Amino acid sequence: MPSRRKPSARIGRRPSTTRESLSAIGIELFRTRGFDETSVDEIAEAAGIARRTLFRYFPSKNAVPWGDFDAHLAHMRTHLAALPDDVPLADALGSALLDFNTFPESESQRHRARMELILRNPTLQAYSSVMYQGWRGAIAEFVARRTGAAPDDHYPRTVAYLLLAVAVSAYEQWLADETLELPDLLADGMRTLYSGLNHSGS
Amino acid sequence: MPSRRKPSARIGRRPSTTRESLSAIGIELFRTRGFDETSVDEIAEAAGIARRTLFRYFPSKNAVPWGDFDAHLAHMRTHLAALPDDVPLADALGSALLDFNTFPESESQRHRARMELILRNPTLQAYSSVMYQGWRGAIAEFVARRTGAAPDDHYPRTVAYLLLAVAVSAYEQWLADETLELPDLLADGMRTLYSGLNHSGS
DNA sequence: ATTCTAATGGCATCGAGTGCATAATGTCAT
DNA sequence: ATGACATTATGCACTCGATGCCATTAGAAT
Repeated sequence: MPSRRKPSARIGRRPSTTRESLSAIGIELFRTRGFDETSVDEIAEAAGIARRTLFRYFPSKNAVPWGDFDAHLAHMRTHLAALPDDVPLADALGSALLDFNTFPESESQRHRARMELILRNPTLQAYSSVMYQGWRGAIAEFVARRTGAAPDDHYPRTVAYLLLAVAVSAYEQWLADETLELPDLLADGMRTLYSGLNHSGS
Repeated sequence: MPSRRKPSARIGRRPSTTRESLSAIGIELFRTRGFDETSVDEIAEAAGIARRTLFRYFPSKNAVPWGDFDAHLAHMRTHLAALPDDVPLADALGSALLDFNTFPESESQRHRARMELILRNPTLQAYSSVMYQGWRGAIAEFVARRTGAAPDDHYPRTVAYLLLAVAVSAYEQWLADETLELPDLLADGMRTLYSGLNHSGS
């Protein structure tokens, strides 16, 4: 049994950097000079790559702060799929929400900077809806599986939108008040959603 | 008491067109040729004005399909302010939602075309969040008044996001299935929101 | 007619995004 | 090593949205 050195995982020139690395560089520039005031050329120069190459890592300047969002999303899908069927829907969604938005302490600073950009800059705020689409899709699919509906039926779609509302609202509050903890805010929003509108907010 | 003929409502050159008129022209072009395939120059030419002038009526190409959204928003604010205090919060919000999204039969066609553009084209879908912001602000302010909170507190903000979620979700369903009525879908979403997550969809 | 005001229009410029051709860098078989 | 092949990086030209600046035009008031 000769030639089985390794599945030859790699062939061709290797990427010179990663999305996450570029994202970190971009976030830092945006944070200091401002998003609109930072050109793509500057990011590319700071990263030591060509402008054209940056556009191979990201479809747009707007996508830079998001880093490798797809990877995060895949993780959430896995998390949801691994949940036992006897976990109530609302609890399952709550746990996914918490899991998706929990980060190691080491990335705390960057995550805050990232979300500050995404949620406060109008251009990035706009672009965020594009990213949220995939997120909502994952939620809707899960709800659909649980309720025996199709992912594009009204109920799963609505739940996905509602859950996103809880998430974004929690993030805005989190950014507005440094003393608050994101998990608490998420749980708070879930409670509002869970129990309907007819009660006074916590 | 001489000179009081009228508050001299108008002085200087008059606008040569209106946002709504331009919006209609734009929507028609977008609908037939596609949004990305239609340039600002083409819209301006079709409207008989200069490209530069179009950018005086709208801050961006993306804003064209929205027409005079601010006027609609002002109307909703008035509607909310006129509601008696003894109307329960959830009912008040439901009525605002219906009122805001009810259009005369004559505009039905254009409204559908408009929403089809806004909700299906990625660029416009992104831009929509910018427009939604004002809408959420109006809702949050109302909820804040009712609950004695500040408009930027967690609860009013979350409710605004949740209500927006209901609206957008209803619109998506409305576009996906021609046989469904928007008011029904909105009411349906309100029910989901009102009663929380723990029930099977309608 | 003159003046004042607000809207229109032309022009130059900047920056994001894209298609295309070419160079650079890595693996593999011989 | 060397040539074939695969994959990424890069340079260049071009389109188009957006904006600042300034001149021009249309109407109102005197």
